[in-house]
Amino acid sequence: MELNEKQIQIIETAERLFAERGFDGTSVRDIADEAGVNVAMISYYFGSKEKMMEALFELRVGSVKIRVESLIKDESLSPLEKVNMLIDEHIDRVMQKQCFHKIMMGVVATNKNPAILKAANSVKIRNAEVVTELIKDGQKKGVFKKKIDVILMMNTMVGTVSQTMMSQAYYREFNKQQDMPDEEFELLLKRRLSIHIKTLFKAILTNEA
Amino acid sequence: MELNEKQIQIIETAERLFAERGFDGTSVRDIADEAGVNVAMISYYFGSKEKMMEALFELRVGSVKIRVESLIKDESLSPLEKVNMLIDEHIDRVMQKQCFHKIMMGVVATNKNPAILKAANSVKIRNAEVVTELIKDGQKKGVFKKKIDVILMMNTMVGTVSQTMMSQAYYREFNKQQDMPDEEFELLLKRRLSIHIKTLFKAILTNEA
DNA sequence: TAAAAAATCAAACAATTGTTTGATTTTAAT
DNA sequence: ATTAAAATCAAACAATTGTTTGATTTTTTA
Repeated sequence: MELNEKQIQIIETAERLFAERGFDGTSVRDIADEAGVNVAMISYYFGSKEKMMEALFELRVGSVKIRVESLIKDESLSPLEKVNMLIDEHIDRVMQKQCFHKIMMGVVATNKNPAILKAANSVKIRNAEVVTELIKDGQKKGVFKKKIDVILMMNTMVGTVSQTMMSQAYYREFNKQQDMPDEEFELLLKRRLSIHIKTLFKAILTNEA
Repeated sequence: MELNEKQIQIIETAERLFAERGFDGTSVRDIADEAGVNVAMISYYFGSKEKMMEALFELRVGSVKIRVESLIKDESLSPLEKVNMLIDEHIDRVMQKQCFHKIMMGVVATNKNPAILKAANSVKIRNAEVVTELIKDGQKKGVFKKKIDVILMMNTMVGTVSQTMMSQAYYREFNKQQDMPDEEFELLLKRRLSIHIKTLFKAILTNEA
């Protein structure tokens, strides 16, 4: 589905409101008002509210896979370097599209729309496959441990980032960084998250201390 | 607020449905039907759907704090043992009340009801305080590292457990354990989660490998 | 057992929901 | 400039929402 400017404008407004209030907590009139369009435009462009959500997922999920795939093939990088790049890639992706990831979190538990569930799962499954291959390679080269639970490891990455994104206001308060400019704080947070998760993964993956 | 049997029956039905479909995705008629009571009973007992949600949070959050507090005071345990017990405590709590924790995840992002937000935050804040004290004690005794980001560490625990609970069907499939009985699988999952997180925490907290 | 309180019910309430209609305006193509 | 297509709109649609009503039944109290 190819989207024109107005459609993207509607979708992005919906994305923000869904993240704030949830799918069922946001009416099509809320979306139309904030996007500055008539209510009928949503059905006119997307067919229904539900299908607009599908279009949102198509738009956001579609652009993910490519970078991961190409990263894996790079022969000049060690397995640990690749893992570390995947971590930074994930942190950047989540922090850059926070609204969408909030929606993702809420949707996976409650949603029964097969198109949306499929889109939400596709990234996770592909990532697990890619990382599994990566781990095997590292094990073959003797730099990674033998027994590694890939899913739990991924859950730690995804869960830590999600949890941190969701409660970043609290993190800021706890560390007394409320006077810090937003952009600077976000950079700080990303850097700390990156170091934190890389430390964890190193402990899981490698034999050395 | 003291609850009679019927009220608890309604709340527990609502809890399950909220976890499956979200708060706004569940109508009071859905709840009344599945609980086998008249729609009017919800307003009659709780005043409103919103206040029923508050009652649910009061019921679930109220029972948490006590065990954590008493654990900390136990002088016979080392700091690391205490941390490990907090991990198991958290895993048990989440796995035992999965529906409620699903709701928690969805609600923190979207909800604007101050009573519910307060309830949801109180556990997190108290835990962070308790753990911070615990870490300081371990540092004083020389068994923990100097620089530790308590919030990120907690986010890893909470995030990993949440993420794993949410996607346990996928974990089961990936590890080809679908023929295993439900209870046995849950035990296995809890044990693996426990070992996993304890390994992570040890790497963050202690100086040794 | 009689009176009071609590619980239960079908029905009605107004408000809001997602969607459609049909007319009107704007834009694009010829 | 004329025509066709796309976009926009206010209004209406039926369905569902949370809540209240007022009557009736059940339970508890005295």
